[in-house]
Amino acid sequence: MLEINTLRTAPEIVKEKLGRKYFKDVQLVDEVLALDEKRKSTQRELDDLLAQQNQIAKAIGELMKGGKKEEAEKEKARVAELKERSKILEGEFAEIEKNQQALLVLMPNLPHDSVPAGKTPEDNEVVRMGGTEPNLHAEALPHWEIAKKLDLFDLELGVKITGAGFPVYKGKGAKLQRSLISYFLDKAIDAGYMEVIPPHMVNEASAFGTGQLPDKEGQMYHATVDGFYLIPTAEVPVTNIVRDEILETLPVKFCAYSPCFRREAGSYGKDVRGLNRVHQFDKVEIVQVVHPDKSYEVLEEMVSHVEGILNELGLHYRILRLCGGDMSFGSALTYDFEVWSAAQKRWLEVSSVSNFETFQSNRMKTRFRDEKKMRLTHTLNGSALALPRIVAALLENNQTLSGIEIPTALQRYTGFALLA
RNA sequence: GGUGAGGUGGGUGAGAGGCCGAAACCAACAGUUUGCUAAACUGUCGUACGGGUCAAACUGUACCGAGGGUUCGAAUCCCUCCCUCACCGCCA
Repeated sequence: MLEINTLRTAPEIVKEKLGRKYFKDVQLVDEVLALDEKRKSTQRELDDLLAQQNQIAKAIGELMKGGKKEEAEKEKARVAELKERSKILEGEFAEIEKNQQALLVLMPNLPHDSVPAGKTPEDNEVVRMGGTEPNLHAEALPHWEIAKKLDLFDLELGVKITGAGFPVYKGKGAKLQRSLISYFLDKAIDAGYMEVIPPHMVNEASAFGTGQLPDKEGQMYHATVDGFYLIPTAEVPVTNIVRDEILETLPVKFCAYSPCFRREAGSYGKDVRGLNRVHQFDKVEIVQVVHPDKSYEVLEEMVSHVEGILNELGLHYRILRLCGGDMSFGSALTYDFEVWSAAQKRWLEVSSVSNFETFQSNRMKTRFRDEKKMRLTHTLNGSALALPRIVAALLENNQTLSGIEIPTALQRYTGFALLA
């Protein structure tokens, strides 16, 4: 959620930046500001009435003590009048505040100045590439066929148990999964993140805090009886650790493994073959809550962290700086990581690292004391990393005639060097 | 799920219609003392939204789990809900 103060001080800049994110309802800025004025004037009037009432109430106390009953009764009548008006104003004030909040919540975060112009993924800027494109032998297979041959995971079995998009990992496929999780977590812990195991369902307040509600309601599975949402990413429960907190020390660094649940309504075709897009997947997430002056430095640090892992895994990857139109609702700057899927001959997104600046903090009321002044923190998060497409790329890129070669860094976790 | 007890500032915890934004203690912070550390002493020590100001000072309102209600006046009384703890039941 944008800070009202930003709109107040620079409404035209806000509008211009909202435009860069292809946000249509730019006039909301003026509507919010109009409500803001109305809110303030209403509060002034209301506070004044309440102050009078408080004063009279005190006076009545004194009169009663002095035994002056009649005068007290007179004062009571005065209060009754004031109260009638203040009740009305109170209602108005609450209504205005609610409306203002409702509009503010509709506005996406403003893009950072370095965000490239553009609307579609084609406009994303390739920051750099790494690794080398593998040369596959003639009989190279896409990962879903490799998986079938080696019995690593089974999507049809998942259909029986749950439905499409819920893979069942088996044998060495399961072991590989667990190994990647441990490996990613250990990398994060080495980088100073504290591991947490969060709840895999969150309440409405948490889903709102990180920006999933109300914007992405349809993306999440909803356990309606209890009002909980299955987490689409560990970002949600983990970032909400600092909701409603005034932090004494910054930065706060958390990492977490969790399964992620996404409804992915409307996806189809080659996008959803194999592990390309599933409803439940595993991911290790890194989250930082930092001083506002440090957040872009930290963003680069997080990008390097992810990049380091991809290098160790020997994957061919590229880093994209997302354009205004392709960025998520709450992000000010996002880097996406894509790995080359050699058999499918396409790039697969495996990580997204974003700086939300105060967008989430403002919703969560996460603050710290900067020279005695309260300030909102900046929050960042990134996948480090999401498993399914990493697995897809590893299987495809590392296939040889004798089997799938496991990257050296992973072997101490898997206990095997070749999947065959 | 049942019964009982509770939810008060960073923590412990008092307050039981007006003197309460709330005692006291601890923690934290600043200072004094000290060769250093410790101790002792002094002071500061909630948040939000307004007003005010260059900025402060200062000032209004609200907030004692959440939402309603009673009352001139509610942390305090009443109702509903949520949560925590204890015991019982069920159970990995």
